[in-house]
Amino acid sequence: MWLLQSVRIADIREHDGEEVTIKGWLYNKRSSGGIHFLIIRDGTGFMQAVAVRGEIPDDQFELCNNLTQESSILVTGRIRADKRAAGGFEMSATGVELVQLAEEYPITLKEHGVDFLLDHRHLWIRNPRQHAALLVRDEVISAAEDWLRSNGFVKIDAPILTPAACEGTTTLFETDYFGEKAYLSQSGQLYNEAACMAFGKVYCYGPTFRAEKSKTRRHLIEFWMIEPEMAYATQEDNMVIQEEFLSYIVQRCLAKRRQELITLERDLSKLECIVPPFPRLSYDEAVELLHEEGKEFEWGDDFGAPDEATISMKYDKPVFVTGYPTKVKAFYMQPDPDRPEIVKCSDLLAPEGYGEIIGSSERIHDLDLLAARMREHNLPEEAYGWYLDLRRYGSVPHSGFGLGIERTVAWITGSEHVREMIPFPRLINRIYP
RNA sequence: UCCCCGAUAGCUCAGCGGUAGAGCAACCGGCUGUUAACCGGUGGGUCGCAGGUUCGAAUCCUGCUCGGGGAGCCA
Repeated sequence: MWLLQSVRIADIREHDGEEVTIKGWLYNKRSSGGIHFLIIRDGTGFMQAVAVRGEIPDDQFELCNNLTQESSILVTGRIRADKRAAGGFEMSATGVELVQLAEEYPITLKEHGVDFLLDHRHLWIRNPRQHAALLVRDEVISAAEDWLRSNGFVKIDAPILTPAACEGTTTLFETDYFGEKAYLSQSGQLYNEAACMAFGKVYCYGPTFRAEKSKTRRHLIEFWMIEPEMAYATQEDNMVIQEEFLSYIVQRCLAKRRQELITLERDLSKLECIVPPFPRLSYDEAVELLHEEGKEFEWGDDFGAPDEATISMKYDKPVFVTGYPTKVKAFYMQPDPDRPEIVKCSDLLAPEGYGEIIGSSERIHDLDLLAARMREHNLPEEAYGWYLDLRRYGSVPHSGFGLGIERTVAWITGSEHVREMIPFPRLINRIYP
């Protein structure tokens, strides 16, 4: 009975005046002869404990002299409000017990380079900023799942090992499956399409693997994606759902992880305004906008990252770009009946230049059209037999989208790089730790 | 794959043709309200690797390795 009796630093204001024990680690220490200021972290927050000579046993006061950064300790004392303390509360220590004296800790409170920090990612996640970002990540995930479940979506897990490419565009990780080739999942969407015909509204949440040699602040080799899929849903339904869904996630982070966002020095006003509806821009209008900005761009091409930044910087909210040219999008997207050269799809671009965080579309529900598209894309029909079956047995218009977790967290936290938005990033040239 | 930039103490960096430096960390000492605390002292180096130019190379040149930023691809 160690864990269940503990008091969490996150809850200390509820224990004002009480004597409690905090189980944690020494984050930093400042000493001044007869007084030690111990900054303790316990995973839920940070707190200063003040140890004064004469107020704790002499041997324990001496112990404080020798405590090293990240040593694990139990600190007992009375909680009291003090306006000099960072969180408004601190502890007058009456006892300090050492669990383990830490060896010289590699990560100091000063600056470090990215390479060094990534080599020590297993320790770096203790750092207040990294810790805060990962707590926001946790909130994004739980808010997303809460919203979906309370809106009638059923969680269906899609397989990670798959027999064929999903979209047929990006490079996949290949592995051996008892003598046959298998690939790590690039999207759960196709399986979601089957599931939504069984359950109506579904979603999957899981890792996604892209073997592209991407080397930018927006790319991870392994990242997490939440993908809802809805039967009897048009692309218009799809976008309304996305507005509600994403706004809920942002507002929940503001409500439940405000302190972490403040730690990350996020401008909260940029998040407070994220409420439905979001602005919409057709692909045609976006091209026009780029021309007005003096950019060279030809209708029919896909937007590059700088183009997306130019478009999104025009708005305070995420912006939908709708109706992309058919030839730059995936084979399964439903063509616009009035303009077959474009498809019923949208990308959602986050503000402040964070780029695409959602890709979405209405899917082709007609058997002959889908089969024709697959032939055009040279996709092996035998591997997709089950997918075509969905268009044979009660096919209906259906739509869905995929939200990239780490890019969303990077935007919400105002962070530079997605590699710090996942506990253990997989990057090109990096699979340790 | 392509284009830029970088590699010097455990960490972050300065030094850019003439004896290898600073701050932090570590260790020793001081300080009863510190906020990346402060003050004094001590130890700490195959200047990424290989070759070349030079009387002399951390410094200039070439190649390689590793890393960072960006493009493409995408969430």
